[in-house]
Amino acid sequence: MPISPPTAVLATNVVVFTIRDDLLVVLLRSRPREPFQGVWSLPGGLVGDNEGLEDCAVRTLRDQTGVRGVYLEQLYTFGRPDRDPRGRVVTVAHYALVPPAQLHGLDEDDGQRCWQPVNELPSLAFDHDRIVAMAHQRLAAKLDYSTIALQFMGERFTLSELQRVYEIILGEPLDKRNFRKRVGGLPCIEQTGDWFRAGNHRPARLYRVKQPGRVDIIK
Amino acid sequence: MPISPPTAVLATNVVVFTIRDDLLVVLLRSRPREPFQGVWSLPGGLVGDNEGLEDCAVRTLRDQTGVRGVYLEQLYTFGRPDRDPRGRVVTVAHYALVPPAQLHGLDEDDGQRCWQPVNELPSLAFDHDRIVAMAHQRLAAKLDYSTIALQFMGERFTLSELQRVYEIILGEPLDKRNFRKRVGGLPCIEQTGDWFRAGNHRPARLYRVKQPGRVDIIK
DNA sequence: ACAACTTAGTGTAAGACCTACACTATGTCA
DNA sequence: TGACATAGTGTAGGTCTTACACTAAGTTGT
Repeated sequence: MPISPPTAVLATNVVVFTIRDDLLVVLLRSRPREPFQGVWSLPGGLVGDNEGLEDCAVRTLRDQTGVRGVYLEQLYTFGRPDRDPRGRVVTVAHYALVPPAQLHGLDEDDGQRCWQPVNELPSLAFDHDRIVAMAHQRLAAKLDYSTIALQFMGERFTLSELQRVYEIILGEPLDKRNFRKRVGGLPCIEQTGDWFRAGNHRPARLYRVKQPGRVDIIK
Repeated sequence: MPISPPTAVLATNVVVFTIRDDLLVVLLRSRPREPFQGVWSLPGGLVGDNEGLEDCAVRTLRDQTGVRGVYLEQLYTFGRPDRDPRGRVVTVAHYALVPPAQLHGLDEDDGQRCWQPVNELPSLAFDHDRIVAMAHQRLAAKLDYSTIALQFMGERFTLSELQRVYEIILGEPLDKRNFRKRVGGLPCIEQTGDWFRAGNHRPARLYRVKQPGRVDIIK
């Protein structure tokens, strides 16, 4: 190992999105130790000696919050020399999407963990507010040209539920018929044949994603 | 500085694109020292203790190749633990675009430096072939929804020259009239009023980019 | 039973946009 | 002045996007 150059502390962070109470929310954790004890920040941590970047993001997310098995991709790497007052820390930011239905109990806030609406975040540690903003922007952009929104859906879902997800992320209402023309014809989803019954109204067709892990580029 | 965790060697690399002989070419440098002496790789180097990531990319590009003042953006961070046999090196990859006209003498190949067509690269060090492939893909995608191609143009250019750039990057011919309808109407370029004369044929109108550094998202 | 309520689900017409396609214009050079 | 080479231009057909309002099928309360 002939290299002995300047080294940096390398971390990953994850912006975990889900939908709660008709809002796009982000998972925050309260930092357990000084300095910054009690300050809200994104889940994340240091990359292990023999660990891949995405592996680290997945691991810290699981260990710190219990969230696992979700869609996750790299976002951007933040490395301003002064971004952490303790020293040089470069973080490889990721974002992840969790279907609300898949949060078995993890949707409860407690002292360690909370979900905050993306548009009303508390003050966050370091440059984590910029990371969230970039993740939200990327997510909204991807709605237009990919099937990424399906990553928020449970195993079976209605088109109205899916439309609601689009509207919440984009922050604007969409036309129902036009939405159904676009999305109802996607080859990556199919009708289950079953119906969703709730409330005093007509039941809705249930759909399913054919290959749940997959995100396609469309157009 | 209470942190004393595992650290990584942090580097940046840059995929520098330009157009030469009607081909999209990438700047390679020959590694000067063992191990890998004489092996081709992307320009790049270690991030200084108090240096930003983009600053490092700009600096190493300038020092190793003389290229400066170009459009540059972050691409992706590559961090597989085994990507460098010497030890853990994480690289923040960038890509840059240089107008051919702006390469004053830098377009000459020599022992240290050469420009290779993106589709006929020699064997490269580490995972640099994957980095080039991702950069090319990103560049091609951005042609569709941004004005990034203008970063290849000199101060003044003709629409035929610009069309050629699109065709070379995309690898397919485009319709002249449709191209001019799309791009001739962009608000970010304007006619200079002058004409480009060359060869035994009709002169072409010269255009100029209004705000040269800027890349707009269109559509 | 039926009336009130709630959400699901559907079609169409106008305009914008995209695509394919071929000829004239204007210069240079022999 | 004729041959040559590239610049520059319009249109018609099809596709896609947008705006827009009513009927369908359940539940609940009387």
